[in-house]
Amino acid sequence: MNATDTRERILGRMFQDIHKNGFQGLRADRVIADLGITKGALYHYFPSKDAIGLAVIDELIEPSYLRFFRSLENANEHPIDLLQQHLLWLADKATPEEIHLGCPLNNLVQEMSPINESFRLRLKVVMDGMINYTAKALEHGIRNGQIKADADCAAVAGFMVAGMEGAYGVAKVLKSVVSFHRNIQQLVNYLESFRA
Amino acid sequence: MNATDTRERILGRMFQDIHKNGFQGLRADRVIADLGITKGALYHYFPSKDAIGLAVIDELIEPSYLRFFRSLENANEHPIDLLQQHLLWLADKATPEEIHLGCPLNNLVQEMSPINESFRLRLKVVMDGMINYTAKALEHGIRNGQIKADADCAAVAGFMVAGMEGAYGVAKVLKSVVSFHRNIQQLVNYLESFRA
DNA sequence: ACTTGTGCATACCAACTAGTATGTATACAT
DNA sequence: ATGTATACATACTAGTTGGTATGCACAAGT
Repeated sequence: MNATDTRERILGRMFQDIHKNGFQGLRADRVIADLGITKGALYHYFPSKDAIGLAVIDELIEPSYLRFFRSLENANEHPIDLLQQHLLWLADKATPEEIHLGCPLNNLVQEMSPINESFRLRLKVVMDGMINYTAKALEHGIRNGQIKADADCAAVAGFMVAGMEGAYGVAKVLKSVVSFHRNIQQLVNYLESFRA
Repeated sequence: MNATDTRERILGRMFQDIHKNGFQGLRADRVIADLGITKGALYHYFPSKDAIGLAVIDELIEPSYLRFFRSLENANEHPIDLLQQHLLWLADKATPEEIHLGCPLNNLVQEMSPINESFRLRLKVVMDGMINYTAKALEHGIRNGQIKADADCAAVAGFMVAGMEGAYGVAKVLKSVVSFHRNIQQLVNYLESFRA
């Protein structure tokens, strides 16, 4: 068995368990039993439970969330087109199961921000990244005459991200994909109003 | 010592602890030590930990969140005025500590919805109430000619609530009252666009 | 061949945590 | 006065949980 494979298998299942039960609800015993491995393997790769959570953020959540937003920097298309496409893609791919479990980033933010500063700072990096890359893309759009010159890019970017997380959160408790679609559409409309 | 006093003291502290640590992070021992009481008192009033959480939702969270939205039914003022005033009031009263701890309703939604159906159903009642009372007020506003006739009231109401929760969530991880104020202001602007 | 480090498995533990069993002082009804 | 329900306090337990100590198979370097 390849070593990195085992580490990534552990991390993947931990992510799933955290996604459903939260970090405080994560039971390492449950996960290793599920994987058919033992504590020896687990603590060979991770020194503590906290380290598992932080690795999940750094190695799984951060890359998957920032991939799109980083790509905005080198894109040539209209930034509002790109953002709207991304939102509609999120809405399109969302299954009822995913909606019920919620946004992994948002879940960890709500649970861990007040009780663990290490978690908060890493989650903040992700959230800041989403907002700042979006704001930069919008400012670039202003210089290109694609976006209204008086748009407050930082405010619009922040609101888009907040709207996304809010859409996930409400849909989660309502168990309603329809609610998610509706709110994403409202966000798309909101963005449309800043087109030059 | 009055009996209802003790029960409400317990409930109040439990709410505080849940607000900070989440329901899974709630430690009954910690709370009763803090209150200077013992397990005898606690389990005299509540049969289980779950019952504590549900009582916090029913008796503390639900009334405080729905008070304003219920009041919309009998109000005569412009519904958009009332909603905007409420949003700005939330922004105005928010202290850095509250922002850091997040919205109690949103916190519980994110943590408990996927793992405890009793919690989810009660939280859904609150969220549904906020959305539906708002939608009704907007529809009433259409009939009064105060709101654009083509407004999708259910969608607007849902988005306003999602936007509120999103604003709380983002501000929580950023530890930023400024971010909260900004996003609330964006929501106020959003609502303004539906005025007739 | 022999050492050394890696990749685990097994067995165990200390601390915690929700929950219980029991006792008791006080108020209140009869 | 006396039974009874209320409002707790004390002491205890069973189960869980993160974490550790130890051992060992195997691959790799020398």
